[in-house]
Amino acid sequence: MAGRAAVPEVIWARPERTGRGPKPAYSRRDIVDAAVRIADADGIDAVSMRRVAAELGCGTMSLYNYVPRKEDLYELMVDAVSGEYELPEEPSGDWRADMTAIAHQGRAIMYRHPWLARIMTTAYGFSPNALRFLEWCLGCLAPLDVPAGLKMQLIAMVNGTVMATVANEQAIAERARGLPWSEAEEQAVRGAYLMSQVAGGRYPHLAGLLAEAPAAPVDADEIFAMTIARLLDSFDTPVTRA
Amino acid sequence: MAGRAAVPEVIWARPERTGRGPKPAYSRRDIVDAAVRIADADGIDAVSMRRVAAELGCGTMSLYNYVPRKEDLYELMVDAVSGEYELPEEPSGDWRADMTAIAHQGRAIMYRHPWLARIMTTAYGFSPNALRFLEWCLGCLAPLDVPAGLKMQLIAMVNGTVMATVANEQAIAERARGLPWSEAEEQAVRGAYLMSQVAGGRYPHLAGLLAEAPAAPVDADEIFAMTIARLLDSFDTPVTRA
DNA sequence: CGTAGTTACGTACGCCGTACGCAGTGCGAT
DNA sequence: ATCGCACTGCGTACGGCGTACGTAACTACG
Repeated sequence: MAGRAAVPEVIWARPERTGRGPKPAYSRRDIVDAAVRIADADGIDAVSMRRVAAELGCGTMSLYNYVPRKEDLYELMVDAVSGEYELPEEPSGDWRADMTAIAHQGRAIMYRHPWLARIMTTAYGFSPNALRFLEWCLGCLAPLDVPAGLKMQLIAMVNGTVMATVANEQAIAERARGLPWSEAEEQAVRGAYLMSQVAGGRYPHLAGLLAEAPAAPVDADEIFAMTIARLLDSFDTPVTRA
Repeated sequence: MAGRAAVPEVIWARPERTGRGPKPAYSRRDIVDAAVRIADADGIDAVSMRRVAAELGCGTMSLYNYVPRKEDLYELMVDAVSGEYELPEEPSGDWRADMTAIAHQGRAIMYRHPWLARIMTTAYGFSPNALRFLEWCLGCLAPLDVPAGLKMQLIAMVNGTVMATVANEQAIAERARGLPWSEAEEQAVRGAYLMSQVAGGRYPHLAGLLAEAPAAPVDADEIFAMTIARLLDSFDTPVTRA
């Protein structure tokens, strides 16, 4: 029988080898790296079992000896790039600075792998690198004297914000992939529709905003830094109203 | 020829009828409603052109007379449920209260349609109901004396936070759909792996947190309310550090 | 040394989105 | 009044997908 029975299990608990049988031609890591390479180059939708197998030069079904289901491949991919976080030996003692650095690193990783933000929500679990990351964050927050639950909220919020921000920025670019026309055309058409609607007069506030906006060109980096700063602020001070 | 040529265009700008030819048996709305019905019942992945057509009792390709591409169907679905926001005639004058209400409404909608949070990032544009929503938010924020760009940030952050929160809550449930085993088994297996890892002693902070956590059972509603309150706070006060 | 468990992988099934073509319909122009 | 054409409905088909299953080769363990 090929592979193993489809039983409830986590990919991380499944041993890669059991010792018996011929030496595997590849490692789980080889397959994940190939998948990441494809996703980086052609988007996450280009990652199919057939395509990954082709990239490695093996038969499609051979992959199922290493990865039980495609969804597990996604989880492995997320874990792999989560390993790109560079976490120092010890937290600095300034939790605000540490968390800010983490947020910026996370954003950088998501720019390096434009598919990450989109699949993180669905393919995220307690993978080894996720645990390593979580442990690090908790270490950074040790000096902060709040309930443990609140620390988890903080971490989740910072991560979620990074993800939402980047996902939003990348939405149009990712959507344009595989469309029968170019990203520029897509953006032009959408912009034109927006203008036509606003010109209709039914959206006075929005019109006012658009009239004012061009004066202040957006700096994505600065906005991001500010957003994270605000977020951390909100955990630094007591809530005014519940 | 069936349908129209695949040219760059926004679904919202495409007229539903042109007058010539036989009366259509359905409306665009009929199709979107069927799709929403299917997604509510069986998840977004169950929404296929064939399935929607079957739900309506027509041929698959007939749908392409109403919707040029499947991705447009997603956009129509997001717009349709965005219409569920109940926006009063006039803002109350208290922008904090108004935005809080909006956030809670958004969360309720995402619970009603558990597929929404997942596809919102990819299938969100300036749809009619999105414009209506945005205009309303800007109206609520009129009393707030900050640059227009910051108001947009605030709206984006509130929306993004609602989305990220709900998406995170629903991740396991949505992931379990279509798996060869049950959601409970999935959660049990993942929990067991987490425990085994933490028991290994490599994650002291995490272990400490898990030891403390059961004492304080989480109240999702309360946490959400607090998160939004914190977020709004952060826009109410100047940033301490940039 | 047999044999059980593994690896590699070809074939096949049932899905998917959608291009294309044809028949029938009814409005607009003549 | 009638002709033409834009439109509707929809069957067929193509190229993709994930993956169940079967077969053959191989190797570590009892």
